[in-house]
Amino acid sequence: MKSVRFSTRGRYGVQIMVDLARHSEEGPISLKSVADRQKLSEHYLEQLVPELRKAGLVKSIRGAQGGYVLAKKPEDIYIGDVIRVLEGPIAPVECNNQTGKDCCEKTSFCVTREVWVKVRDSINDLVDSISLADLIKDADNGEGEKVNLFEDEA
Amino acid sequence: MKSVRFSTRGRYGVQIMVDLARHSEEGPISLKSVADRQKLSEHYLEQLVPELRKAGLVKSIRGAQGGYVLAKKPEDIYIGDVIRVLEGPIAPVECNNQTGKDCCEKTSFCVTREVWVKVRDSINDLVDSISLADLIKDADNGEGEKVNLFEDEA
DNA sequence: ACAAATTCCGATTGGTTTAGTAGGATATAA
DNA sequence: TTATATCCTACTAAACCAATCGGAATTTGT
Repeated sequence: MKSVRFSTRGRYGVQIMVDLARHSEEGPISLKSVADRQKLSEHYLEQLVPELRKAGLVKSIRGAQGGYVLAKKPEDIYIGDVIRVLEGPIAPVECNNQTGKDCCEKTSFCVTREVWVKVRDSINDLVDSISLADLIKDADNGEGEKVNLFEDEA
Repeated sequence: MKSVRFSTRGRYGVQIMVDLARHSEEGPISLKSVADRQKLSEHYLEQLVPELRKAGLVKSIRGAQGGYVLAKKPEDIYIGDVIRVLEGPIAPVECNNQTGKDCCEKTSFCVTREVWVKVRDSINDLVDSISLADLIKDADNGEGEKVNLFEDEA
């Protein structure tokens, strides 16, 4: 049981974009080559990339020798956009009552709301501060300081 | 489609704890009264609270006129603990390969990892900085500045 | 003209997770 | 001894996830 997870959509999305950024000099990149390099299902990626295209993050070239290219420079693409396109808005909880009125009176639910708002803002601020260029640069330099994703292995 | 969500477990858990904190002078608080005030299923809460007890966050008093009380002062209970007890560790992604070795070589997956690590740390730092006492105090003061949880309503 | 490569699109599926519900056993105050 | 509680183990309906399947449309190279 892990909480506050990104689904594969957002994770793969960022992988795809980084892969495209790294091969951006080579003309259109086929999903097949991305899938091979990243060890992902090409068919599943086919489901994701069109959404990135509709959002204006990549461009597609159809037909043989076609593929995808970034629609903007890597330094102008922030992973927050990639994630939100594929995963929807980052919203750690929903309001009970969509109107927002008549909710949050007296009950301690109202009190807890501010927590979720802060979490949401904190995540959004973070992912909106990291561009594809930042990620590529880190990879070339540090060679990935092997940080540990798991709490229990600290 | 909303991403990076807390489940009801963590959300209700924080609600319960805040409710207990607010009524901490009244002796043991029955889950029934919490459920009534918070408009939640008592039976569902019954599933959550024992986990908080095992984690040492609340104490239970069985039998008639029994209920739950906080095990510590509200200023010593951080919502990060409540959330992690009920939702498990906050881990926005899993590693492909639990050992950590032989993963993250050359592929851009490695590069993206640092993103998830930062997200994880940022959330943990935040929830570990907010105590129950903080939440109650805010409720009494600001009366809840009506922040908006939804991105699209900004 | 044709074959291969490729994006594009919709439907289906198996598995997991979520958010409970059901039903009772145990403990205690009055 | 009854009403009020916690405690515990199953079960379940619905939603969601991560694909897979099958094929249509588009373009390049021969």
